[in-house]
Formats: sequence, C-alpha cells, structure tokens
Amino acid sequence: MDDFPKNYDFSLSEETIINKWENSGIFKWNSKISDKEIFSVDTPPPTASGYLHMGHIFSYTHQDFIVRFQRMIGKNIFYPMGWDDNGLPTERRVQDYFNVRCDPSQTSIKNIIDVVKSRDKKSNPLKVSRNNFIELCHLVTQEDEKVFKDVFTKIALSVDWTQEYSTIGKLPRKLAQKSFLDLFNKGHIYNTDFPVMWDPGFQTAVAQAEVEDREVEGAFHDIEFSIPDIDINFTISTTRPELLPACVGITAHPDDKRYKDFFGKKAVTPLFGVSVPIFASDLVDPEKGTGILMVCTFGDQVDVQWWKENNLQLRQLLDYYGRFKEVEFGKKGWESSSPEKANSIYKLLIGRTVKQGRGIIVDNLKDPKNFEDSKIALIGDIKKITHSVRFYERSKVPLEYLSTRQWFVSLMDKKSDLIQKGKQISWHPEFMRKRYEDWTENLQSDWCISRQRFFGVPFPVWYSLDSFSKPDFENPIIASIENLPVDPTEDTPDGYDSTQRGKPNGFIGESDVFDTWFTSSLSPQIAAKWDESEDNMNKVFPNNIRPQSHEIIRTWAFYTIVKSLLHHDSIPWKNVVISGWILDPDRKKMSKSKGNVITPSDLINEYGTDPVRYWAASARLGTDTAFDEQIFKIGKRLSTKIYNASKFVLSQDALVGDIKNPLDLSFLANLIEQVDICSKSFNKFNFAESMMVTEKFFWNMFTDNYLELVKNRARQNEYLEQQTSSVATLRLTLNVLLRLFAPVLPIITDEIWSWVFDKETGIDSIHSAPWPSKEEILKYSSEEGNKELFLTTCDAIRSIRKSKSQNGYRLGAEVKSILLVGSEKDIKFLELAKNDISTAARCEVLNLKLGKNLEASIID
RNA sequence: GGGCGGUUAGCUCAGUUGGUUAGAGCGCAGCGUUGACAUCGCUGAGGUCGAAGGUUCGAAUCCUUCAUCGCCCA
Repeated sequence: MDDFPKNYDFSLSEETIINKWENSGIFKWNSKISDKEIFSVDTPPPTASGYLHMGHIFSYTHQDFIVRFQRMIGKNIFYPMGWDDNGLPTERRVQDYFNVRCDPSQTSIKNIIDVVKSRDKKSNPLKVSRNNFIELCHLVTQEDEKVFKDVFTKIALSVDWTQEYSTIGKLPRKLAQKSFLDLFNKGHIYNTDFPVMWDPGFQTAVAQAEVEDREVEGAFHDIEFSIPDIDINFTISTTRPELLPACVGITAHPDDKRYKDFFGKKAVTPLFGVSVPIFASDLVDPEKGTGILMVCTFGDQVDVQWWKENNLQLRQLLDYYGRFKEVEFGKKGWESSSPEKANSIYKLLIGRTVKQGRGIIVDNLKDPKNFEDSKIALIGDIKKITHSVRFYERSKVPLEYLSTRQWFVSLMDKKSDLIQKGKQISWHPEFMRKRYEDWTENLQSDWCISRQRFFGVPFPVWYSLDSFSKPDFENPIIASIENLPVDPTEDTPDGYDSTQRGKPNGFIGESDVFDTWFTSSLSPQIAAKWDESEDNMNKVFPNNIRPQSHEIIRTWAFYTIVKSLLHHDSIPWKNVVISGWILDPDRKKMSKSKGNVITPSDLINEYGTDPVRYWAASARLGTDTAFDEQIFKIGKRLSTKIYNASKFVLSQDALVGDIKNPLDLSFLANLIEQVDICSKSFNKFNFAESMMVTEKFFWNMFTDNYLELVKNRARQNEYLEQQTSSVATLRLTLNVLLRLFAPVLPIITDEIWSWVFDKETGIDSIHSAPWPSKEEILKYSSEEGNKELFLTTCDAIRSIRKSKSQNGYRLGAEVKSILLVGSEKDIKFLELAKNDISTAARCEVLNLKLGKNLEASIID
C-alpha cells in the first residue's frame, strides 16, 4: 500500500463514489425489510423557481447528515425528494421567461414552444391559452428540476431518487383532490362569498400565510364629515382617502368623551353625500389620528370585521385588477343625498388605479368648487408617515380586500387541536415550537384554498346551472373518488354529457385551482403513496423527521399539521428539525433583490463536496449563520489531512494480532468515549457537535499525538507484538474515525474505505457499514484500557515540546537526556509509555522523577 | 406594540444539569519541518463572557431591569 497518489484529487473521487452509490442502489427504500426499524424523512420539496442558493444547500445537507447517521445505526431509510412545481412562482417565471400571459379565452395552438421562442422578447406579452400556458410551465419546471437534481446529487444527498415526485404530477393531483373530498365529506370545507385578501397584481385570492407586512410611505389625510342631525362636523384621519366613496360607517372608541354623543347618529360623507352610521368599537385606538375613523369596504382586516359585525353596506369599488369599477350612486345600495354630484366625481375614478384614484379624491376634497360654502373638506396638511401595509409576499402592489366567492378550510374552530398536535411533535431546537403556537393562536381567518390561477391542481368540482345559466354554488357537484384526478374544465361530471357545458340547465366546471400549500401540505402522504399503498403509508407515516427552515413554519409545517390532523387525527412527523438561515457576511438576509445571494455551483466545484458539507455541519440547528468562505478552506484542509493520515496508517504493514500495549489500549479507551459522544450528539440531531469533537479528536489526539508517539513502534520489527499492537490500533482507529466522519464527509471517507476496508469487511461502502461501538473496539483489545494513561502521555509529550521550543532546540533534534517530573500517578502511567515517549521525543535517556506538576526538562 | 433568539478573543463560533487559571478554528507574532501532510508542526500574545443589580460558598451559565442586533407577529 505504498503507491497512493501524492495529492488528493477530490473531483475524481466525487465522480467515482457518487457513481458507485448510484449503481449499487444503496440508498433505495426497501419496504420488504422487516427486521429493521424504519426512519422516514418528509423532505420539503423545493419550489422549482429557477435557482438554488447556499441556504438550500445548508438545509438539505443537514437532512443528509441525519439520514446517513440513521442508516449507519441500522435503520431502514425512506428518503424521498419532491419538487414543488405548481403555483405562482412557476407561473411568474414562465411569464418572464417566455414573455407570455395566460388568457383562458385563447384557443390552444400545437407548436407553442416554437412560437414563443421565435418571438421578439421585447414585444408585448403573447396571450396564450390555459393549456398552452400549462405546457410551458411543465417545460420550465422540468428544466429546473434537472438543475436542482444535479446540485443535490453533487452535494451527495443520499436521497432515493426512485421516490422522486412533483407536486403537479398525477399522484399528487389525485391525492390533493382526494384530500379535498375527504375534508369536504367531513364538513371541514365550504365555499362562500366573503371578503378575502386579494392580490390585484396576480388577480388571485391569497391566504394569511402568504402575506407579509412591509413598511411603506403613506400619509394621513384629515377629512371633515358632518352630522346633520346635531349640526356638528368632525375630522377623520385616513391613509386611504380614495376609499371615501366606499365609506359605509364611522367609528370611535366607546370611552372617547369627544365622540360620545355621536354614536347612533348618521354622518354624511363629503363629495359623495352618503349617510353612514356612527358606532362605537373597542378596536379603535383613541390616540391614533383624531380617534375617529371611517369604515370602508374594505381598507383592511378590521374593516371586514366591522362590516360583518355591524351589518354595514357593501360598496365594493375595486375590481380584480385593483382598478375602480363602474358604480352608480343613487341606485339601490349606493344611496346618496346628491347622486349627480357623487357620480360626476366618481366618474373621474373609473378605470383608475388605487394610486391615481387617491390623487383625484384629494384634489377634489380641496377644490372649493365642490363645496357649497367653499369650505374644503381636506383639513390642514397631508402628514407623511411610514406605516406597515400588507402585501402578498410575491407581489409589488398592496393587497386589497375583495368580496368574492372562494373555497375555505375551516380552521378557526380547530386552533386548540392544532396546538395540541404541535405539542406532540418534538421541535429542534425546542423554542421553534413557540412560533408554531403563536401563529396558530393568532390565526384570523379560515384557510382560503382557491386561487384564480392556472398552473395548479384543479378543484374536483362542478356547479349545475339553472335555466338562466346561474350556477348553484350551494350544491356543488363533487367528483367521485374513483375518477380522480379530474379537470372540471375538461371532464364532465356524472349525470351530464359534455355538450351541456355552459348551457342552461347544464353545468360548468370550477376554474380555480388549489392553493399550492393545499397540495404540498400532503408531502408525507404523497411520498408514502397514500391511497395506492396502504402498507407503505402505515410503514413510513408519521415520518420520523421533517427538516425545514424556520420561515416556513407558518406555511409548510402548519398546513401539513392541519392536513394530518383532519385526515388522520395524527401528527405528520415525530420531529421537526429546523435549519437556520445563511446570512451574507454582514449578517443580512440573502435576497435576490439585494443582490447578495451566493449560489452554490462554483463553490462546490472549487472546494469539493466534502468541504461544502463541512461548512454546513459547522452550524447548529436553528442558528442563523453568516456566510464565511474560510470554513470551506478549513473543510478542504481537513479532507486533505484525512487523506494523508490514512495514507500513512495504511502503509504500515504488520502481522494481524491483538492490541495489548497499555498506551494503545488507553488510546482506544479515549476513542470509545469519542464514539459515545458522537452517538449521543447525532441521536439529538446535533451533527455540529459530533463533527466538532471528531475533528478535534482526529487532529489533536490522533494525528498530532498518538500517531507521533507510535510512529516508530509501528515501523520497527524488533518487538513484533508491540508493532502489531500499534499497527492494529492505528488501523482500527482510522476505520472508526472514518465512520464517525462519514455522515458529514461522505466522499473522502468512502474513498479511503475503498482502499482496504471494503475488502476487509465485505461491505462495499462505508455508508452501509455499521456505526462504530464500544463493543466493536473492545473486540480487538486484550483488555479495556485506562483513559488517563494516554492523556498523561500527551501532557508529557507536550511539555517536552514546549521545553525544546523554549530552549531553542528544533523539535526533531536528538537530545541526550530528558527529565520528566510528575506526581506518583503520572510516573506510574509514564513508566508504561516510556519507550514511545523517548522515541517520539528523540532522546537517548528518559528519566522519570517524583515531583509535583508534570514538567519536562532537557539535559544535553 | 407583543413574542422569540442572539450579544463570549481582531473575525466566525463552541461552552453540556452553575464548580478550580473561559475554549476552538481562522487571523496575528515567533520558531521549526526533504520520512503521511507547507492543504504541515510547535510555542505564544489576545477576552473585566453587552451593561447594572440580585440569588449562591461559587455565575458566561439562574433571576430582574436595561441596552443593542436579528427574526416572527400585530
């Protein structure tokens, strides 16, 4: 074994080893094995939206550490991987990529790819049919999946790729619809016309989980209202003057003395002359603005609440695009004391955006011509402020509340059950549970699951039409389970034929699709092939772990728990394992818009798989970490060191025999302790600790000290038994340490394993080898060693080095005599390691003397 | 405004149930190395553990208040 290449070519090893895994299929799930405990993983399918960043690598690698350890301790591993293709991110990407927009009124064409590719990218977006649009979505996601899979393979995820799925694939579509059916039959799903959060940019309803607050510039506008009954005027403050035509009420705090006399009276809106009720509400903050405010349909969530609780009128001004639609004051529901004037002003708003409308209303509020006594209704200056406004997380325009018909899953009545389930799950780190509980407790509305989009799983629902072609939303026609998956825009419901689509007394299909989360919240069921294989489902569900990062607790984790509760009255997983974020070097969150995103491919190519994984292993679970390229260098250095140490250890030849030398036995006692620490850490998912202590043990204890101490003994043949003992210890230690490193550094460890250990053990890959144990180590030992002997010997060799260094000797300098002074116990131990110490220290005579502290002095 | 987490060496971070002089790596300084390894070794400098108070024989660790940064939610 003397002919190892001088330097480690990691890229060659990566290729060889990864190919070996693929060919041997060692990561394949085998449901037939019955004598092994199962360890199943609910891998969050990444959104195939175009690119992977270091945060993905970080988190997905964490899963793999855990999985590889579990595999080595003998578990039967179920480790699938999915892609979350459906949904808005893909649609948006397709829109940009091909410069197209979906328009369901278009007819499909055959060669859509060629058409979009031949078009000038700068021209107006091409309107394409729903089917063509979906076709393009599939095309893009397939390309993205390939890129993602390549990267995941390159960082050596031990995923079973035969279990790959896409959330838009046939089985997930079927299961999402089955989920809908089950929830519908259990009475958890309903449809209703109700104000929902609406994104005018994408023209779709969104759920609370997809909403974020952003601090934006705004302004308080003080507007004067009147109360004709008592001839009093008052001033409200609003950030949304453009909703004045939608004002349906006025409210103030019940204890606010200023407005006590107003309650129960009617106020009249300026410009539009609408008479609206004034009522009291605890929700008003008397300190904010003037303490009295207008209620519109709808400015925000509280408006919705007031509207509902006080039975206010519905005056919906905005259309799906967030533009003012046509309404007529004076008609029923739009009563006004001066409809002509109201209409003349409102006319200016029709077709305008919210922002344009705001300017128009403000201009009119301060135009004296609009007021009888020329006294304008806009009081004082407009006061600029910054305030938080709700946005759909992927949108650029603020959300509006639109009353539309949507499907919901009722959640508000299930909060305590959901929190209860959360308590049955172990969260790592533990404090992350609180995020889940806070989110659940603070839920404000049921889960709106319908999206007015295209690339998603359709609702398995039709509506019958009456003789006026009016759909009967109250009694939807639900697909039967054996027909799933269905597309109601193409398929015909039972009892109808296709010619009746859209006709009086016929039917129409629901054109909405599910919220992406409605499908991806089923990842445990999809991966387990719920419905297709009950046996498999029972085996792997609930999953052992759900790895994910913390920002998706409120979405992915939450909805998955919801589904699991409602379908199975079960938790979906026993453990949730949370990875932190990778921040940029200035500790700022990485985001595409900030331009501080670091992508993985170049780094993996430059440093190699193992060093990138080493970097990922350097952070504990749940902890956000600043990106530091130094760590890759250290990881690479460690790989090289392992390579070189292995090369040295495996070039020592000796007879096979027992380990008998006290120093060797003592060293093994320390190794046993090390194995114990690593096992305990890994069992708590603390791969970072295991890695840290293994690295330290390997470098300091093994290479710097043990290896140096026994080098000579391993080489010389004078005392065969002693040589055998040292070489056996070296090889056993290397073998054990490689396995401790294996979950984090799978390439280099398997590379070295393939040099000799595969033949020795008959186990082809280190990743199929058993995790080391005390019993295994003791099998090669004549007896159990004393840990302290080795530690004392290390102290001795360290103090000899120090003494040499301080007295100007080279470390390798031969010296005549060294005196080691130590306690009685020290001397007793050092006596046993005397030969190894003196050869390592290169001295002719080593004298031991009873004294106090361990100390070395050189006598030359 | 409420909740959660962090604040330890120049930098990135460990510090297990409170227990002797607080650790690692990187960086820095000095010395050394043609015998597995310059992708190396040895030695060293460097911290009043965010601040103040408290509990305790003893606090980086427990409690209180505050500061500061980040996250989640209003």
